[in-house]
Amino acid sequence: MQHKRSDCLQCAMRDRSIFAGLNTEELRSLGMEVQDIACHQGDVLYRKGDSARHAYTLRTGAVKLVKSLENGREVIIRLLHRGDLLGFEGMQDAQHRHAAIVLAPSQLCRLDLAELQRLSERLPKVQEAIRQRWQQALQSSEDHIMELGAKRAEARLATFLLQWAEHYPRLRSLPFPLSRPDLAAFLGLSTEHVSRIMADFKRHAFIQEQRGHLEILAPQSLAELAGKWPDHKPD
Amino acid sequence: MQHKRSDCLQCAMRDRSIFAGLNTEELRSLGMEVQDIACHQGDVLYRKGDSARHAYTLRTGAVKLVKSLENGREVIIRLLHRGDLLGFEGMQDAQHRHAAIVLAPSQLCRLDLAELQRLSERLPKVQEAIRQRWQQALQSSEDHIMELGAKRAEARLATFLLQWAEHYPRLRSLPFPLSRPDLAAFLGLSTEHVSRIMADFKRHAFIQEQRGHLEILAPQSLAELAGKWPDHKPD
DNA sequence: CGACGGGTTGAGGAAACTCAACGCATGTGG
DNA sequence: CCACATGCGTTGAGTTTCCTCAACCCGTCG
Repeated sequence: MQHKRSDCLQCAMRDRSIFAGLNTEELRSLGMEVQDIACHQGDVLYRKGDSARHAYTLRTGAVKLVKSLENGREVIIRLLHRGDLLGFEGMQDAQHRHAAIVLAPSQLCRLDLAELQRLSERLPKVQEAIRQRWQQALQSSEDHIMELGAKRAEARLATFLLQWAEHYPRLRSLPFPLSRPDLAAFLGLSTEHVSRIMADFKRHAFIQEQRGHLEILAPQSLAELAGKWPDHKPD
Repeated sequence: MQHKRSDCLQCAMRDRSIFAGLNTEELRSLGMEVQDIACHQGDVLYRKGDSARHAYTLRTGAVKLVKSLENGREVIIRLLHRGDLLGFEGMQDAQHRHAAIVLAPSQLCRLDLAELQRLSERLPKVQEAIRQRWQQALQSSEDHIMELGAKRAEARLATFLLQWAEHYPRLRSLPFPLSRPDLAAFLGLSTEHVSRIMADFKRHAFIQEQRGHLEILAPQSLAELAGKWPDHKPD
């Protein structure tokens, strides 16, 4: 995990960050220290229970948020993509609620939570931006609850693959750094069951996999399995 | 559904509301129009897709947030208790994401979303309070994901009953307005399966039920089933 | 080389679902 | 008042879905 000072003014993500609402002048005057962090698969950004000092913005790559049950079973609560935030629960709780583990080579911005706290009290725009991100996270969590509560394994997996693909538009071959245990921990299934279904999808030529990359050959077939028909009009 | 003007200054919930940080002077100067609403079982506060005009604070009673899948299956995304907020997704989305249905006789405060929007831009304390509520909601959703993803039906139900009880401390006989279909829709199970397990709990004298009220006779037994107590091996 | 972790496959069993029937309240119209 | 429908809860039988346990393959790493 390497890190250096970062220059927010020139960041490619600037217009999608929590500082998006600020103009150059304001941004320069923040005096906010932002670290630029590069890390790779398996790196642990923080563990559950760690005292929360930093928050992060994921610029590229993928991160999983993991929680484990008393019985030892691990669950992936959320998967993070380009543009997502993590660690912001530290603004309220003293400790992190889950572990954050890097899935693929990633670049992140690391912010000091105490500084951010002070900043957000002064700047309603920042506060507002953070609130919107919380809302997005809640939305995605609620969607996940629907999946787990109402769909069977095949449909969950199909939905998931299609959603994963949405994060890489205009890419034929998608980065897919998730292991079978990861998929299982996210979808609430056993690794064997996930493996069987993935093998099934391949046999039906719905998908194709190779070395951490995934290609979706028959999106509409997956969509049928997922229980939603392609682009029917939204009411 | 009756409603009248409400006087926030004298509200019993004032110190737990999103206006908690404001002093009497500030609160009086808001000019915020707040409706006091009373409603009973089955009332629909709003439906999924309704354009979002109002947000609510639940003062007493219980409300369910429901989403339904294309296949017709309904899922209860969240259950709301005394002090919880609802409808605030309207601050970001133009339409409500789920339906809000009253489970038990309830009293709510209804706020105009546009007014609230303007207010929160002016008052960081309000913005901050709302952000904290989003965070709480996210936390509870993540806990729910854990339940659905990692626990068996018996354990889910046991955990749920114990959590429900926590919302009514120092009450022996708890208000319990949930039907079997409700429980099933919240826990991701079939109504029959829920019914069987509840009957089991009664046979083991873990719980007792009568006309919308529930008594938990053996919390520690339920806690063991819930998996909360370190690895007792089941016989 | 052997150990190891990830993926696959099979067999058997447990968990949960579906379908169906029935009891019991409540409500409605004749 | 009865006859009847309706909705919830319960229970049973049979089936599907999913899990567990185990074996095996394969690439990587020491």
